[in-house]
Amino acid sequence: MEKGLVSIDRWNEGSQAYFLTHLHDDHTAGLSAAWRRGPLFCSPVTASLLPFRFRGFDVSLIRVIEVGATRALDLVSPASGAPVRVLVTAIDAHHCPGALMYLFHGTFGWVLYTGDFRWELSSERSQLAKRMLLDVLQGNTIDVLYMDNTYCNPSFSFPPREVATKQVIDIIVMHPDHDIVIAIGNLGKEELLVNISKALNIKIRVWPERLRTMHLLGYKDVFTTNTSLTRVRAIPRYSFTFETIDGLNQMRPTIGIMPSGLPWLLDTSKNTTLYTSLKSHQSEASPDLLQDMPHVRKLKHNAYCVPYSEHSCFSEIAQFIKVLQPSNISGIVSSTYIYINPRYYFSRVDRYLSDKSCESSKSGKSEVDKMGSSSGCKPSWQVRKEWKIKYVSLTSSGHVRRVSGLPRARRGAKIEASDSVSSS
DNA sequence: GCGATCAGCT
DNA sequence: CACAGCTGATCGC
Repeated sequence: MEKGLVSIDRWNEGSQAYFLTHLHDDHTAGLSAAWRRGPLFCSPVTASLLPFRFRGFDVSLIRVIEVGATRALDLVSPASGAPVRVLVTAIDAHHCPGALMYLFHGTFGWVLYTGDFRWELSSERSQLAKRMLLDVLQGNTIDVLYMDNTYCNPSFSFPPREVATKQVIDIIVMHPDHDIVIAIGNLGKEELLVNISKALNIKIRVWPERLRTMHLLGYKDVFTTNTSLTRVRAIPRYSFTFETIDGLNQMRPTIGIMPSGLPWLLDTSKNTTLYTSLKSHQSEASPDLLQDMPHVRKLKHNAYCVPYSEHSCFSEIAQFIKVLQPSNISGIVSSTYIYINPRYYFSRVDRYLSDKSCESSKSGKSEVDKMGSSSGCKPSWQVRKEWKIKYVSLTSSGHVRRVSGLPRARRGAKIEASDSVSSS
């Protein structure tokens, strides 16, 4: 797609139409109440939250697009001045509330930008979204897939949210005399809390700002700020530390639950914060009550990490790729130090669909060399902050544009835009 | 003094 | 280290 036509989750450069996938902070950098570069497309839910997040935002800029709807954009080629028609269809991403994927179609071909997404294999909602996507494609091939590659590594394996929800409920039930604190962010994990509320017939306590978000999302009787109504409380993730949980335990017996696809562990050096070990994030054998809860980690005597993720795990990503068979793939998340070029796995994605995991990639050294890693299917755990290019705009060549503005020479090899996109 | 951006941290 | 996001420093206006 030609540059200067549309931007997705990018707000600092000139385009004729802007698309917001969802309202997490790392997708809204550059958006503010003062922003008014052009029309902003988003889901109805995102539209209802946007003026709350950015108070004073010019709502006349908002263009609501419903899941399954297709919009025609009549744009103008910045290069030639010729009219350009772009069709865009919104697809349910089932990430946080209001999260969308955008499928673009025009003379440039078909481009799918997933944003962050979780499509569980068994989920009805995902099946519906998949059918919608395939219906619109009508057998056409996606030319470029910009994809949420957060957990794009075979070592990331966790169950559907339904299972993780049951695990959280079980932990709560097994501690009938404890207060429970669950770490959440400003948006996301609502379904988890609602299902806890339903299963245990209790309200969930949240902080005041979060209650307003819940009301905007349409939850009426589930949440409260009243301290005396419930023993289950959601707290901001940044305040979920062992220090906090220990402090709460000075008052009342309290269990902390961290719902996350990341493998959190105790930071033994500080003893106050959580720590994630990326070298050993297979679930360790856990005593007693965790016997039937694969992937649940006991962080400390009074805290658990439950694998509730709003990003697809690797097998789900692999399935996604297998269904779509795109010509080119580009990861949209590269700020994670576990980033690996999606092409490495997706070019041989079939072998991962049978859950053979790491074994199969030990076969050829040449594959290892191609990948630029020294350890087979293991991720290359390099820390390269300058690889932050999560937000892209689509250009004529389909290349990923960098945000950071670092010299080309400093780019990480694995995220080289042309490397990801132009070959297949 | 303000917003935008970034470093540092969780 | 960071799914996402807070705090505080710094820069430009």
